[in-house]
Amino acid sequence: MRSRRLDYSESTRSALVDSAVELFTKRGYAGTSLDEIAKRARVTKGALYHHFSGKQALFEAAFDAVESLVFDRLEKIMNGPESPWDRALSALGEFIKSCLDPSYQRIAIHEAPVVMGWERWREAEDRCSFGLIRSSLEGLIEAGEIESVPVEITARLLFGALSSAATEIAGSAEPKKVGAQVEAVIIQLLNRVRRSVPEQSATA
Amino acid sequence: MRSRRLDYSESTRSALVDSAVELFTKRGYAGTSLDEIAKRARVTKGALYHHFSGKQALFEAAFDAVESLVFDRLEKIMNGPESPWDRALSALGEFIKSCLDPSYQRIAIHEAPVVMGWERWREAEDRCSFGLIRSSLEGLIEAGEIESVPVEITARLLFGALSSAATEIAGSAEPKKVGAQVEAVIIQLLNRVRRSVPEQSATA
DNA sequence: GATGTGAACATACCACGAGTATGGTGACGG
DNA sequence: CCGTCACCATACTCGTGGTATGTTCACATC
Repeated sequence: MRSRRLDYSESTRSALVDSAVELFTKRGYAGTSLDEIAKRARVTKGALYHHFSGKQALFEAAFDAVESLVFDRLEKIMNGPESPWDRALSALGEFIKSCLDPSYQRIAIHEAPVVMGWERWREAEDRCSFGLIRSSLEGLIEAGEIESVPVEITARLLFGALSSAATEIAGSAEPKKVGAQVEAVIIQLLNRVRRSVPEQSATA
Repeated sequence: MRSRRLDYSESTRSALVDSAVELFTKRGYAGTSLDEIAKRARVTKGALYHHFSGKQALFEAAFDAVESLVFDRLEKIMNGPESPWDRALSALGEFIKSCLDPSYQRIAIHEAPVVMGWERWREAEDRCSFGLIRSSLEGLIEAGEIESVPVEITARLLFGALSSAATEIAGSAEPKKVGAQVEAVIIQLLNRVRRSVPEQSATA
């Protein structure tokens, strides 16, 4: 029998995380005070410091929250029934779509490396979005779809390109249009490096 | 006749900028106090606030300093005597080399978008490094070296890829080795999209 | 050459926010 | 019924960005 009290505790914790995600997205890490976050969650700083060791820890919780949303969707595609090639294209489209989310943009892509420190951010990304990009690339090479390339470096370049594109997409006046352009350029590029099958359009 | 007083003033100003670059590089924007910066420049906060309107303004001055160093070197190459193709390769190598500088890394690439705000950072980059990448790409297309692609998007992707690679390079245990790998992958990719000249090695 | 003026700083202070120390309250186990 | 601990509130400290004011000295002007 789960205690009622634990429910309450969990509830306030998630309320704090939600509040943090919202305010960090709007005003950034430095521009948001803990009092604001606590107030929005209808508690005080005491509750906040009971659940989290400090501002950084709360940020990391917010980071995990937005990151896991994207990760779950991508993982579902990567474990799906499609071929490696189609999987990669589907995942690409999904990732670009995820990048339209302002919270993912600002928290996970832009501020996280600065706030958490690059090392921690890299570790986290290795287990999440970046890890999927790399494994996707490995899958393509194993399946013989593309020629062998240095996986780690290429995946890093791809991730950087997509992250940067994400900012461009979200910052533009017509996000969907720019998103489609980015997708087109990447697909064109992928087709270029595809083995022995020069012409093939996207299926996603 | 230039006043001696003006010399002194300029000297303290540049001392403040140098101090800021050094400390921002080591401890980041949030991790360094203005008193520290002033102390390192052997002045007080009063002098700092006389020359700069605040912490952000000082950061932007530091940003301009590190950015201009890279920009000058790249611009020299782009105005050089080489062919568009070789110019692009030379500039690529030079940019990767620039990314090995910790100050350029942390200040210009990582913290600037967060501290200055993405809009201002984008404007600045449009006039500097990113602008050169774009014009370089335009040059390649005009010269017929590569097929026509959406310049703005492609340049943004390339810039993001290189920026991300920059972090990877600087963060690795063997920066020069990783740098060479990155260069190789990019060159391989460029050769792939090169028109009608499938095999051509780098000259830089 | 006395003097007013403003640039170039230093000093003292304020406001705000992260972190801490401590107090209170109710659920649960014994 | 009572101690205890999770859960949270309140009150405080302290570092730091920013401001307000004081001080000095070069330079222009008469």
